[in-house]
Amino acid sequence: MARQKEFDTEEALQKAMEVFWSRGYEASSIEDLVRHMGVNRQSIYDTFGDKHALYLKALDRYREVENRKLFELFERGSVKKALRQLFTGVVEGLLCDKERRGCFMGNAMSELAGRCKETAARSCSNMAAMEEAFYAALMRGRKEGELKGVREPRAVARFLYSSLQGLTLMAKAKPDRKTLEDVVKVTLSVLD
Amino acid sequence: MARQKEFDTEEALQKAMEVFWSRGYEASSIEDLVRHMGVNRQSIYDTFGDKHALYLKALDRYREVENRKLFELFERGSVKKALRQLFTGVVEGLLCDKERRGCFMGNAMSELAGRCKETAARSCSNMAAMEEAFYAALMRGRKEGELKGVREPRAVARFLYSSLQGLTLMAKAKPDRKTLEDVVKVTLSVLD
DNA sequence: ATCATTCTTGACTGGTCGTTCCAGAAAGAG
DNA sequence: CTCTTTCTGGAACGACCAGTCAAGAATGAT
Repeated sequence: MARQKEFDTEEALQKAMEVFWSRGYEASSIEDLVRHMGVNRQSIYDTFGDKHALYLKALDRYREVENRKLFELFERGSVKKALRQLFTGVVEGLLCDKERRGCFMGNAMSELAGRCKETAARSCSNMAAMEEAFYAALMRGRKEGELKGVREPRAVARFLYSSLQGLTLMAKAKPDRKTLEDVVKVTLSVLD
Repeated sequence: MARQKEFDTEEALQKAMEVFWSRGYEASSIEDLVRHMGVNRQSIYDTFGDKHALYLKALDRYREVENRKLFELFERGSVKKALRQLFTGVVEGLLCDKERRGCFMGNAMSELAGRCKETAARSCSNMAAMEEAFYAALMRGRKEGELKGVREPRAVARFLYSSLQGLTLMAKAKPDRKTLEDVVKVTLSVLD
């Protein structure tokens, strides 16, 4: 055996994610990462591999955390209420974020999914997972009689994902409460 | 007077737009631009200014062209039909594009709007223009009795913009016809 | 034909990029 | 303690970045 790492791997990955989330992949330099992670260059390379590998690991971490939150939200109670909570929560988050970072996964899709297959695969899997969470929630809502108006749950699940991404993107240009709430209002009206 | 330019300014700007659209701002190098525009480095700097200025000019060009198309689409005829045509046209476009470039304005919003105020301003103005086109169309549809179900045209106009962006982003990760058509189906159902 | 102006070309700038190397510090195993 | 392995930190790598320079080619005006 030998010396232990002086930094916490998970914490460092979290910090790396913050950098990539704020600036995107291309605009984040190793120097930025070294500074913000508080970890030396060599240690980053030894622990996470190169910049691209680190980015993918950060993306994986984001995916796990966000997916878990989403599944927990739909575990019990009113589906309609949970969906409203999700969308209003997202709106609040977007309005609070002075850096206008948006959604890390959405940013990754926009910047890299078209020309990096690893990023595309992760985006795809994230999308599928979220669609499935929505779909399961909608099916439960239908079974419990709360969402009798939803005729095509699969299509609605996909629609909800797209709406979430559209909402997030809009907030980058103009994080205006009334505008975002308008979008949410109409989006959720498809559940009636 | 003196020598004339050997290249066409508009053509060159179009080519520059293609580069930025494919790769984004950060990942596009001047070398890429020189190669693809077919114009020498110095001529680019003399004609368009630096990389950032060229990017903004390309964005302006995209904005003008796209906005004009949108307004023309809604000039006459059934509003509902025009909206369906718009969304199905977008889906076809996304499915055709092997490079998965998405929407240049959406890409700009995602990559830069959060940290570049010139890009944010252009995104904002583009969003406002499209919202207005939708709003005007919806109002006409209501007046002509075609869209009696639309109670809040302002909110729906904003919703339509967000949906278009969400749809486009989804296609970056998974350009699958059934998925995109599902999203369009539910989106347009709010007009009923 | 000469001049003035502008465009073109390719070499060149200083700076930053991602990545690697190396010497030394730290710490568990024997 | 000593040995061995791993981590640390700073210097260094070549490549590429955005942007500039200077010299020559082209062209309209006189």
